[in-house]
Amino acid sequence: MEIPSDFAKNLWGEKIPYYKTVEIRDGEKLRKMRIRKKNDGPVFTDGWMLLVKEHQLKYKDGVLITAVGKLKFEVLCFKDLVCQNSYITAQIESELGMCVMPDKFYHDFYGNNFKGGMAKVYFGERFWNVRLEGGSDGGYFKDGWRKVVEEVPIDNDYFLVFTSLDSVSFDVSVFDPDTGTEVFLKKSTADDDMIVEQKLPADVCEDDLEGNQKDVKGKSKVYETQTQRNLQSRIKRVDAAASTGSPVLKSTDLTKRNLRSRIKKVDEAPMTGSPVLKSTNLTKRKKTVQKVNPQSPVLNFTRFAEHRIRLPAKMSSVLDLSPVHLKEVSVQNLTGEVKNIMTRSEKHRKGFRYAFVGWSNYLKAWNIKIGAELFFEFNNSSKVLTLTKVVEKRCVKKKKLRA
DNA sequence: GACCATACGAGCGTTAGATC
DNA sequence: GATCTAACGCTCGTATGGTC
Repeated sequence: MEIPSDFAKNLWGEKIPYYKTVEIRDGEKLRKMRIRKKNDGPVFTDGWMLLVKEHQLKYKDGVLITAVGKLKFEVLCFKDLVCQNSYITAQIESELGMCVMPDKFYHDFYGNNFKGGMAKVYFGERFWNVRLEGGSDGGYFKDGWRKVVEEVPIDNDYFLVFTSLDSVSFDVSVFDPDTGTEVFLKKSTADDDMIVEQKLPADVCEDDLEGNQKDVKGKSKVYETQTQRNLQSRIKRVDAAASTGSPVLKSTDLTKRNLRSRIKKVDEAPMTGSPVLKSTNLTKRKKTVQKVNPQSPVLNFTRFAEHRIRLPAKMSSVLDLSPVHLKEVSVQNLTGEVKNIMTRSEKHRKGFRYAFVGWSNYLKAWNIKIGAELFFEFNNSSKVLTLTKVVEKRCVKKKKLRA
C-alpha cells in the first residue's frame, strides 16, 4: 500500500527506511511489515496483503494509519466505511448543507428509533452545534452544517472521519483527498479564525530507525493532548489494496440518497485480487519465450495458433512499439513468403502489450490450423519475425458460449 | 550461499461489445 | 452468427532484498 509522499517526508525526512521492518498495531494483533520502494516512493508490503485478506477489505474500503513512532503504526480498517465508533464520509460540493452518515453506522449506532436532535461536532478545539436528522432512510447532519463547512473551512471532496464521543458528539478529522494525509486545523494567532495546514507527524513519539524509542520533544505532548484517539500523524488511504489514490465519494452526485447509494456501492466493488485465498489447482505452464543471452541477436518464442497473437514484451520493446507508434512487422512464413502485418496495442495493467491485426486471416492464408504450435524467431537487428516450425498437435478448447 | 517471502511482469483464458 | 478488439483477472516465473 502506497505511503503518501508528504507523510513519508515528514516522518522520515529524506532517509526513508526502505526494507526496514515496521510494527503495525491492528487491534490485538501486532503485525510486522516492511517498507519497500515502488515507483520511487515507499509502500507497505510483506504483510499488507495478509491484513487485507484477514479483514476481507475490498477495493476502496478505508484504512486509517497512525504513526506512533518512526517504525510503529496503528491501523484501523473501515469496513463499509465504519470502524468501531468511527466512520468515513466526504464533503460533496453540491451538498454543502448536509453531511451524510453511512447507513451501517447509523443503523448500528442509533437503530431505527432515533428521530434526530442537536449534536456537537468538534474540529480540534472548536465545536459547532448541528442538527442530526434521523429516520428510516438513514442519518445526516443538516441545519448548521453549512456553517461548519464555511467556517472550518472544509474543501470539496475532502474526506471526513467522524468519531463519536457520545451519542450526540463527534470528533471530526479532515483528510486531503489527493495526498491521503490529515489536514490540520489550528487557530490563527492573528485572530480567532481557523487556518488550514497539512497536519504532519513532526512531533510523534520518535523511534530511531532501529526501532529504539527515544525521549524526544513532543512525545509527552502527544500523549497528553490526545483525546480518545491519537489524532497525531496519520495516513489515510481509501484504497486498501490499490497503489493509486482513488478517493471514496469523489463524484458529485446531487442528493443524499445518491450519496448513500454511492456509499453502498463501495462494498460492491470487488477488490483487485480476491481477499479469499483460492485453492491452487495448478498445472505447470510451459515457457513460451526461450531464455537466451541478452546479447543474442535473435529472440525465439512459441505460440499456439489462435485467432490472435500477442507479441513477447521483449519483441515489442525492440520494435519500440507504443500505442501512438504502432508499426507493421515483416513476418516470414515457412515457404519464405514475407508479409507485413500491422500491430495493435492492448491496455494491460499499467502499460500496454501488442498483438497483430487480422492474425486469423494470415493463419487461413498460410493454411495453419488453430491449435498448432508455432515456433518463431525474431531478429533484433533486421526486425523480421520468422516462422521456423509449425507443429499441429493441439486440440483447442471450444469457446464458451456467451450469455 | 541457501532459503524465504513477496512484488511484479508476462502468459493465458475469458468475457463483452463492436463490427461485418 | 462469426469475427475482431479491448479489457479484466488469474496464474506462473523471475527478480529482489533480507535473514540465517
